[in-house]
Amino acid sequence: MERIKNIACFANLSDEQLEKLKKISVIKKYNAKEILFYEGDTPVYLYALLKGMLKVYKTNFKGQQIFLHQFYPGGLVAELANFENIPYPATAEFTSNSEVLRIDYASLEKDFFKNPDISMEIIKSLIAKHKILIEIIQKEVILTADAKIAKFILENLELFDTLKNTQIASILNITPETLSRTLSKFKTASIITIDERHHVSILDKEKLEEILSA
Amino acid sequence: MERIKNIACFANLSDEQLEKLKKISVIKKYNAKEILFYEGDTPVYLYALLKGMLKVYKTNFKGQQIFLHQFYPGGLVAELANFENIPYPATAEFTSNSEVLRIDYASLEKDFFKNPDISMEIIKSLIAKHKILIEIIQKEVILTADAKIAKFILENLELFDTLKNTQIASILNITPETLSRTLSKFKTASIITIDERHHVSILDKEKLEEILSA
DNA sequence: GAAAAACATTGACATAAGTCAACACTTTTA
DNA sequence: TAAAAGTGTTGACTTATGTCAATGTTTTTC
Repeated sequence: MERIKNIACFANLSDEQLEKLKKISVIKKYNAKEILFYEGDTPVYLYALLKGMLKVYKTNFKGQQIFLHQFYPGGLVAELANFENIPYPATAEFTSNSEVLRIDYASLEKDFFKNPDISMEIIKSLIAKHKILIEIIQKEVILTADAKIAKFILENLELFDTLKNTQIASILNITPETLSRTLSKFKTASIITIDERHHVSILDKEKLEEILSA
Repeated sequence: MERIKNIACFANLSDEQLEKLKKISVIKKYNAKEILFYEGDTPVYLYALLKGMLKVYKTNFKGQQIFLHQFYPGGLVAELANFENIPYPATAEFTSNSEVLRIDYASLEKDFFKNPDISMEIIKSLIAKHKILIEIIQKEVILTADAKIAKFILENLELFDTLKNTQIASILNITPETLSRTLSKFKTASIITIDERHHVSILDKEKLEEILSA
């Protein structure tokens, strides 16, 4: 299982430690749209995403999904809930066919947490999550829809080539209508162009940055 | 410095370790409305709040404060920024006359982080922050103004005795007008009563819980 | 204890974003 | 390749909350 080494959290483990880890973990495969865990579930395992994509979302009072985060391979999923023995605070759903390393949390805690390297890695991982959460707050609470879209164009331009507008809208927690209207506005203001293949090009980067901060 | 022992993070230190800590830290006093650090500042110290209150907020595109968190005595402030050597992601302002323990972060890292107890405490503190952030997301993204207020009444009833409506509104990131209107609505619906001393009593707890989740 | 400042309440209005519906255009499925 | 499903766009409307202004009340300050 060379692939375990590619997980940031376990990159620095000795071969011996990797062997131990192997014994308490198993690789599981999931298809797109399958659920890894629901909000409210009690955590038993720690998951590391090896392949595919996993989105995490909460559900609001109207039953709508509020997108929180997308995990890519290498990500360590939801260690907060594990640590605290509290239910998962959100739902995790695969958005493509994926593989996860499922680790027995109790054994991990027993065997590894005394290791200062591991606890340092866990601190780092928590900090990374922390950053994600602060970004979510930034995105959801501080930014207007126009600013969210400007930010997305500046930071994830290439995703327009692969994602549909509905998917982008759901990542930004806005409606497809709002996204469509704002993109049209940006087009008529000559800030961007969009070709037939849904590829977006930036014409006026400064104006985008201005929208983001103004 | 008996008071250092009362900080959750340092509660389990030996006397010897406490001595060491004393050497790299100093107590500072601040008045209400003074700023501990601004969003964007580079962190040099780690702060532990000994006395008073400290609010943390971000500023949005219109220059308005978005309240994030209030620290009470015992809280360890902003360790994320310290760890990552990134600028503070928010501004911290004292809301009453306060005292903080200012710890030299570089020395702390050198002397204490090898100690597994300390790193476990830091993990715990990070997890606590994590929870706060998730709650902020819950509060800001998922809840309506009515639900925020219902939640606040259910969870912080006694704060109505001491805080003005403007302060409560700022904690909830709503305008005083909205708070006033919603409280009137709750009163006419016989869900709560408010006496001359601004003391709130709950008449219909179930209805409040319904507003929170519906 | 009078004047100034801060706070609370209410009404009228503004605004950003969501909702709903219609319709055209694509992609998937059979 | 036809039918069905999904996606994008646009217009009209709704809604929650904020903004501004007026007025009264409470608190602070000198």
